Amino acid sequence: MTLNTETEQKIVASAEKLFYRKGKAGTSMQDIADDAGINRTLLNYYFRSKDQLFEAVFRNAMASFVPNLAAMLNSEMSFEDYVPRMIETVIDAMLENPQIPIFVLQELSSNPERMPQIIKEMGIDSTVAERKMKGEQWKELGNQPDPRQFMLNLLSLCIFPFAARPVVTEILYNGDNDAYIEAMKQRKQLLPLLLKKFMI
Amino acid sequence: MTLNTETEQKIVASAEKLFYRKGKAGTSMQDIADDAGINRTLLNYYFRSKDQLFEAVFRNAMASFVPNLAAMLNSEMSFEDYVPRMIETVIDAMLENPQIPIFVLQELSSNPERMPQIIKEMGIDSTVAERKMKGEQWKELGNQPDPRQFMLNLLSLCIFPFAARPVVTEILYNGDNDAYIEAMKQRKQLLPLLLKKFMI
DNA sequence: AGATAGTTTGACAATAACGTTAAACAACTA
DNA sequence: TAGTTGTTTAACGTTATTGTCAAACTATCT
Repeated sequence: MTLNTETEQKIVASAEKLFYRKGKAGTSMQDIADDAGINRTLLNYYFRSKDQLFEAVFRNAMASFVPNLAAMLNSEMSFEDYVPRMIETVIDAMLENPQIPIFVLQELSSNPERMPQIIKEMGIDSTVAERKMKGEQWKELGNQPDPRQFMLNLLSLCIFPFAARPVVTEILYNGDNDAYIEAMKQRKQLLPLLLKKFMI
Repeated sequence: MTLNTETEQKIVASAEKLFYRKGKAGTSMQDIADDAGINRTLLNYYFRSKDQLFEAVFRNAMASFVPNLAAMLNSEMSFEDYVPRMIETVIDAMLENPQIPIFVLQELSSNPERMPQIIKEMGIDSTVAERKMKGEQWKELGNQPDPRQFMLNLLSLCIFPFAARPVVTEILYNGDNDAYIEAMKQRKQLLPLLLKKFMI
């Protein structure tokens, strides 16, 4: 079995699309096969079982944004310089794949016991993170009581608007999708300004 | 059929517990019946079908926090007074039922076409919201470019930390659940201070 | 006691889903 | 051409899941 055949790519593309929207249990192997326009048995041929196919998709999704997070936590960069860059990277990633946050959060909420192993596999050493957060590069925060709260605020402001996309679009932007997207892009400039205020 | 029999309550309780964690497709009627310690057929006796049982749970979940939102959007209160109260209310609601946000967001992400009707049923008139947000009570925002962004920030900071609970607990608090809960409670005081900075 | 309304149960039928297998097919190689 | 490897297909068996139905049970009222 050679990797990355055309059919294999079609399978992954359709699996992502459907798993993202309907979740693992809400998506059948037949659904994926139909969407990809191939025979269902091929899914088992390339990915042994539904579980393994899902795992592939899930790890893919995690890998699409965890490195950014890890890079920030581990980076030696000046904090003030790094935050805006981090924000832009994360928001751009979300704009490309708006469904990922809710997909990942739902899976982790279903199976929180997977967290510890996932963290290790993704190369996040939480002790490193903690040490960095307490280190000198955080001095700029001034009287900010807890650097963890700062991190939490940063992630909340970046990610939640995408996780809540349908609600936000409908309630705040009257269902106007373009207006929603435009607002998300604006946040790339807006958030660094706001977060700077947190540091004073 | 009298409402609110003991069995009916047991059904709803178990259904909430399981739907919240595993979603609609991930939970079988048998799972719910087992958890409630009753015969599966009773689920159909009281709630006709799985769809209707899920609908009951979903509407319950929505009703547990939408009124707060609507109240804020429609309230005549002084904005500066209301924000802290709003924050405390929302966070308290989340502390009671931390699983609700991810559950609701996942369902709305699966079926975004339901949003318009849901909004109407929940009594949110988005035109009213928009009008209020542009009204004079928002003047305090000063040079804040878009009141919608402010709302989005407020909700993000309140809700996301709960939607991302497993990740946050594991990465930021080394898996220490008590520390996580404590941090969430702290946010009831922290967030009003931060949001006040947005208004300047 | 006996009828009646409401509740609970076990059994059934229909469908959907998953994974396996053996056969068909394609393309390349000796 | 014949053979080998890798890919695709249809068919099958098994299990899970859902909703219905009629029978059993309970309690209450006459």
